[in-house]
Amino acid sequence: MASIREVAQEAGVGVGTVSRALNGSGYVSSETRKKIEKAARKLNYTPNELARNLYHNKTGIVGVIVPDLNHPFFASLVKYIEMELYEQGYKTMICNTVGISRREQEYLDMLERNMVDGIITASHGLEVEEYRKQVKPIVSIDRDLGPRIPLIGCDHGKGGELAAELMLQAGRRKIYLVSGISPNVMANDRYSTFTRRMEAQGVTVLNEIMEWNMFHWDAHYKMAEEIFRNHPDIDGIFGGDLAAIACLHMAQRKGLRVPEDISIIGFDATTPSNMVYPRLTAIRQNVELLAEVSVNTLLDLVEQRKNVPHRLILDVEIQSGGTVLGEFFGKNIKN
Amino acid sequence: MASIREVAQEAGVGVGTVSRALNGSGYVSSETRKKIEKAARKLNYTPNELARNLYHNKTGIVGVIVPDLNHPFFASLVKYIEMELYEQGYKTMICNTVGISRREQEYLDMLERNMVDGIITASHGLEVEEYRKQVKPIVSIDRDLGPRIPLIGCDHGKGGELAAELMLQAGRRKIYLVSGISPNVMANDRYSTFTRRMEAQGVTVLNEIMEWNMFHWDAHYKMAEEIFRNHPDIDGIFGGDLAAIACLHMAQRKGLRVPEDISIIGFDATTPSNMVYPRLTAIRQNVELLAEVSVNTLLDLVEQRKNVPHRLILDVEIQSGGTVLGEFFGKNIKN
DNA sequence: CTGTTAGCGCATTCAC
DNA sequence: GTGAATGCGCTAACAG
Repeated sequence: MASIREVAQEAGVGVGTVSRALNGSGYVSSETRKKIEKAARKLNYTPNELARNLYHNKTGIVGVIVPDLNHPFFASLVKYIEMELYEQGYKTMICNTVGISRREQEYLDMLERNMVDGIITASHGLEVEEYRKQVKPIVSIDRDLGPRIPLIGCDHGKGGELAAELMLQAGRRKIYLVSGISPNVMANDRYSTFTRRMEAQGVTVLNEIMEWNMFHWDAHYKMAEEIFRNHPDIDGIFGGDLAAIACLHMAQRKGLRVPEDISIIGFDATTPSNMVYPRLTAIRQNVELLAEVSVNTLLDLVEQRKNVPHRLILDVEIQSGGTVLGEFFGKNIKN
Repeated sequence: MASIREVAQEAGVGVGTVSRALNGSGYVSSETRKKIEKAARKLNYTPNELARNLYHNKTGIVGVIVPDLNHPFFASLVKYIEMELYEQGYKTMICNTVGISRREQEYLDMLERNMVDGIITASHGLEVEEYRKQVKPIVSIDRDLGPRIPLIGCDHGKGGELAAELMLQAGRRKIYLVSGISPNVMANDRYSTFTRRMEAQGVTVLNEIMEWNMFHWDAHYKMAEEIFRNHPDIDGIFGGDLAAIACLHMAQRKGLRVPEDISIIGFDATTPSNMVYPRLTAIRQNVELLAEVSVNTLLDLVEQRKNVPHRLILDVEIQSGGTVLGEFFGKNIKN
């Protein structure tokens, strides 16, 4: 509550000197410094960051836009983003779009209003155009927003191939593929590579397209119910973790044995994929690295440290689980 | 980038008039208003929120402190808090303490620096004293921080009793209770009521105390391993969702049948409790309501709308699942 | 080394 | 109705 002026008065010096003393900028004799520190302590002085922000035209806040914090992938992504930002002296402001693109837009507007210094977006609702209009720092995860906005993502294409290899190894012949639909999104790559590889071997691949902003567990559960009702003869399923887990649950409920009767592979290898029994075999994204790279790319932009590449692709790997027979690369099944 | 002064110049009026016109405060003739709006559009004017913040000494940001965003309970809590804050025109800043109380302290300091208008804390690391020192609005979830800080939480005591009833109904005689340890925390109530009720019926209750800031899945998994190694004869388990799910997984891995051989009850009824098979029987907190009440209580304080009660306890209910035989209140087992 | 001054961009008096 | 002046609290440039 006490201002710098009051401290100056109390210490019998000018405000400039107080500012220098407390910020360690510029020369201040150790004697007056002592006086100032004492006065500051006495008045319980805390600098008002709002005034600093105005002067520097910077808040030290980064906005993070995700579709749904309750989805385990985004929860852990935001967690690691926050941790990395904190390390670098920034704070994290979050936005759940929950499928409402107006909310995405509003947070984007905060860039112009100088409320945030930059934005990391992992949401796919708003028109690409709206993002392209912005001139301030933005980094995108998994969706191409044009040449001016750096894109970070994992190698979904390779992920799809790895999943296909697992399915072939297990001898599966009729697969259900649960995919999302959203243009310019890297996740599409995994479905196309998977399908191509499987069909090249004469395997049937049926496709369920879920609405792109559908992240509720219930929606996945209902979808799983439908799949098993309409296609009781499938012997393999590939989809995002939640879709895979919902199918695993449903398969068990129908009395099917996993992995003997049906193979299930997820994508992301989120925490819940380790909770189910048997543990879900899945393609793992390195979320921690993804967060770290996204933050550093954004801060390179914000602080104009250096030029950044437009596209950064991270590697994926197999999370060995118990939902596919005869694991890849000679790894054992682990429950 | 354009300031209010430039707009005033462009429109040939004073800055005060521009401010009034654009904010709808005070009288402005519709004629000059038109001129101003045109000038603003031409210059693509956006008000700089930093200047506004300084003037009003308010940011419209609320800090939310949680132990671990990757824990499904806190992920959904933060999700709903953010949604409610958004409805009321506020933004959400998050802090993962990940067990480090220094981080909790630093976010608390942002209150004094005016970076946030208030704080909702659901983390239990930092000393209560540090919170009591604060004079600005704070609301606490599940932990008593003294008479000046409103406390919101669910009825853990009733939750413990409901769990005990379920266990007794299932005829269990040797229970393992997984509890946390942290003083002043409401969650302790559920363990004491549960134990009291069970022991009154002559049931043995063994107790595993996990470190209070331990929220990793791996820690729960290892704990489950140990429980089954050291106490292969137990026939019931009660603990937080993650502990319960880890035990369910481990029981299945050991070849036990759930719920025939052992009953498992969780607390919170988070999303993963619906993913496992069979679905976890659990005591459900109404997270959405918890978030709503916390936000409204905090904003009552921030905006000095009205006085708030010091203690608000929300009801709990049973999530019917498939991990306890002979469900309560005649509800059927649902997988 | 230190005090004074001039903004940062906006919102609100108060004269006109 | 409207413009000019004042201040929110701080930092940085400048003169001393």
